[in-house]
Amino acid sequence: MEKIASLPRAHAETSASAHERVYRTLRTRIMHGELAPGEALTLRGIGKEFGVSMTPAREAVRRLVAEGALFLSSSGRVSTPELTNERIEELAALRALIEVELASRALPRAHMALIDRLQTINGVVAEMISKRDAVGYIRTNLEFHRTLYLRAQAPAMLAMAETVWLQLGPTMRSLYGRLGRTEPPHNHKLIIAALKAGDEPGLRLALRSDVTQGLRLLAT
Amino acid sequence: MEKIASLPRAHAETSASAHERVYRTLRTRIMHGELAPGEALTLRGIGKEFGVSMTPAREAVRRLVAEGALFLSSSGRVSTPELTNERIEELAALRALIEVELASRALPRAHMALIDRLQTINGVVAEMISKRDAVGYIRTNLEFHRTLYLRAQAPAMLAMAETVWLQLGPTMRSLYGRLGRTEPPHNHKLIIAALKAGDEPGLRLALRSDVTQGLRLLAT
DNA sequence: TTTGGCAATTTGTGATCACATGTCAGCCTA
DNA sequence: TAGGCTGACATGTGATCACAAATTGCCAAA
Repeated sequence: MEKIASLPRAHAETSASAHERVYRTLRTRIMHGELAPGEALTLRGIGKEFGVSMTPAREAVRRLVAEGALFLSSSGRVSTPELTNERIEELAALRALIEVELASRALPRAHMALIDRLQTINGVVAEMISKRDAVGYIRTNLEFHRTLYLRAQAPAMLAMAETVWLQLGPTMRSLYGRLGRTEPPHNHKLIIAALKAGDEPGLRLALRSDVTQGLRLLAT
Repeated sequence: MEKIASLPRAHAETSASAHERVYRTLRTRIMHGELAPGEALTLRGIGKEFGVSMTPAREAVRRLVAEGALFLSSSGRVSTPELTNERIEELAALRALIEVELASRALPRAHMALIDRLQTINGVVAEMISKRDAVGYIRTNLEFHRTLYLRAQAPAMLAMAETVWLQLGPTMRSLYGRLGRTEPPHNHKLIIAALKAGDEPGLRLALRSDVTQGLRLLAT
């Protein structure tokens, strides 16, 4: 960690600043459920892993805390959040509200190419389920939703939805671990069918089910 | 800015860390419309104003950028965002979605004490309008909404709503400047009436109008 | 007068340091 | 042996510095 400094973003390796790189990586990990709820992180540890000093690590962590992806204890320690059932219910309700709206806005713009792509992704989702790959399942499932919502041309709403996903990330993992293992993505098929038929009420219903069903079955 | 250091949180003056203090202050300013859209900020300037170094200033700014309260240019300069009409429409739709839900959840818990409080706040809102005090109007208007939503016992949703307010802050100011000056808070009266009557559909409608009407009248 | 370019200044980024606090293990005492 | 205390270590916070890039201002040339 000496003062070599002036290596001019060698080879456009990552193209972004250090804290951006750290932030992106951690964000993806959290959103995809690669970190367990309550898992602790340290600034020096993050810095060491990414080969940067504490400064960019701190900035990345602060950003994630601001988005609700990480929990900051009163003594300043950071960890992934352990959500209460009430909070999970709230976040599920938020998902339903925002994503139903996004899907509704995407519907009139959904052409065949999009539906084909969704079907392809859905195949990968099914594959991940059969492989019991929790992280892969979460990732492709979110990709399915994001692909649909991108058509809504509503970046602020999409960002909001992603923030909710982020907050649910660590919980998702342990959730889909205890959930029914092999159910096929039935709701996804309903979503695709509603898109094909241009059936907005059906789309809203299918989406609400897809978003809500998994999260409600925790009961704990 | 010398190394005095060990003053032990003298007198519990602010009770919080430096970056927290900076963050809170800036956040309030932005949410209340005290900063114009496109207004530039510098880390050293912030640090100077609050008597801190660049480090806590940077953390506060990062946090606000993560929440969408500040815009970060490609060269790293920060300023308040200048929202496009499309984005304003999106944010208004998000307000409607989330706040209608919050109000709906608050309705069964809304007792007389709450309604009285809302009426008192609404009186202040009217006073702010008659005084042409834009910042005061925004502040008390948000206080009206927050007071209602707190009853919903849904902190994640409330946080989401506040994030939207934050993003709209700078725009609000210039918006309510060019808007009709002296209209009384008619929708607020409708909201209160619906709360008294326990009329959920009416509450949803009144709230949607209140949230949406101002934001739609921009047209640029 | 206008425009192009160069230099000074401003500004963000990241590293490092000093320090206070929090955490935890091990030891001493009752 | 159990419980509390102490010390070492880990960790977050904030200040300062060096540096690169962007911005600005200024002067000269057309």
